[in-house]
Amino acid sequence: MTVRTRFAPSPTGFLHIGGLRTALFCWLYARHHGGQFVLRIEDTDLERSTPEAIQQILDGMEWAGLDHDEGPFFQTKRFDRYKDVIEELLASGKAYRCYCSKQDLEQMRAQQIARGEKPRYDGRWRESTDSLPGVAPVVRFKNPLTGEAVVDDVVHGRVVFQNSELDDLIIARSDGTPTYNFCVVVDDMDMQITHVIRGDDHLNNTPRQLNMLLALGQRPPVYAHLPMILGPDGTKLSKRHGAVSVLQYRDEGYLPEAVLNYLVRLGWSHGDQEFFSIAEMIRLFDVADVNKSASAFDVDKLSWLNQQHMMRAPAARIVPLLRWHLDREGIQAGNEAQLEQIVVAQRERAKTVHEMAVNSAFFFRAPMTYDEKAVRKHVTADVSALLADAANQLAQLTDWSAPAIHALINRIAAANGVSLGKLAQPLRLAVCGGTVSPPIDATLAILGKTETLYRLTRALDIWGHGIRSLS
RNA sequence: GUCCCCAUCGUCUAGAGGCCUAGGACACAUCCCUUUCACGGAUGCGACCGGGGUUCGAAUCCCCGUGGGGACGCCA
Repeated sequence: MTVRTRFAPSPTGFLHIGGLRTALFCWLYARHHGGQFVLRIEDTDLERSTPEAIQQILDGMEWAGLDHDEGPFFQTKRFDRYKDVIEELLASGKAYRCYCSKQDLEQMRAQQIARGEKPRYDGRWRESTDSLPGVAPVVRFKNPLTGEAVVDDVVHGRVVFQNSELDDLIIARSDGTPTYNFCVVVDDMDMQITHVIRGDDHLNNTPRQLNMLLALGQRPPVYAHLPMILGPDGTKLSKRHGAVSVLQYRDEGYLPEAVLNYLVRLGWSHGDQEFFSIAEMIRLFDVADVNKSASAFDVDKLSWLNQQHMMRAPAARIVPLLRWHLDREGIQAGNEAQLEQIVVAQRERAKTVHEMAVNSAFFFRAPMTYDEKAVRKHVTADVSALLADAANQLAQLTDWSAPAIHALINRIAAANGVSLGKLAQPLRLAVCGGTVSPPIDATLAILGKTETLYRLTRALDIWGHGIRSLS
């Protein structure tokens, strides 16, 4: 039997990091076993589901590269099917109509809580064949009253629930629409899902689903309930910390493979290995190796991994991303070859592509201002003379390459009896406006001869007015 | 409240009864490399939630606490 997994988000909000991790594990498991990965949109909540959220989820999945083999299926398009199954259960006496009003139920709950009991439906219509005229009933599943529901979970092991703890859940609302727990059962059955991999907040739903599946004469799938991902402070992921759309990570300059690498290590490991390519994840991942405890989201580690992936990826992989981020900074980027040089020069000093873009802006526009503190520190009268000399000699250089520039700068520094740093820092300041850039030879090489000389001249001119003499 | 789940450095984790003086990674600190910032390298800081058992021996197995999380909707 081929493995079939599914990711079934509800489009009531954006796809966040927790959802993406669930999707990743489902996807990895299917890919590892050469099975199918099904995408299903659980949109039975007509009130809260939105087309925007659906689009966000699809975009997020595409960005992450978690491609599905079937779907997306929409539950709202399967209402006829659910209706048929409900009729079937009603006809066979495995479900019944309940005419309680919402007020009745609220009252029931309030009383139970007051008595210190677990709030649950008391089954008052379970054996009744009566009806209440003028009242639209809900349909409830007739859960077994005794015995136990046993979930054999791949990550948690054997989890036992007493049927007496469960109540008769509503499977069809009074308006006739089916509810989540029921739709999941029918869908997983119809779509022949072999492995249900989902967050462990669903572990408590599983015995109910199991009982319905059994009532429908089905063999249950394999269950794997993944530990939750918590916010950085160890509490539930919420909008205040960390629960942002995965697309925000794209906008902040994270690579999808780095995000996936970070997520795969939350609740799963392979010895001491930290860096995983997508291919390695597929080869090595097994849901049976997932651990049980929740983990907190740590941006620092994500950033570190992102840099690792940027450094190891072919430069050409990063170029279009850098171009995109530069564009967002209002910078029309140069040609492919130049961008590739920039990526190579900058990737070990940026955690994200966005940071790389910001750090690289000076390549495309001459500095508007110069770091004042740095000017005070590095630019003196004799440094100006040194720079002027350097500008002259650079102007003579015919081979405008990093090695040639490197050799020339070394010669100039030596000839003037100063360390390389004494020359490199003011040079850097003149062309970048600040004291941070890739090595000066590479920086000048990428910048080009014309632009370098222009910036040098301009800086000398500007600085010439406010420079204090040493003596 | 009831039910279910979970528990190793600040964080992610290794650990399947002796290999543990508890290993790695992020972060942090110091040093080295160095033309800046980084990258890289080295060192350091730093944890088995508590209490009982079981065992010759427990981070690992069992029980009880404690703490955290989840569920208890005509939400998913």
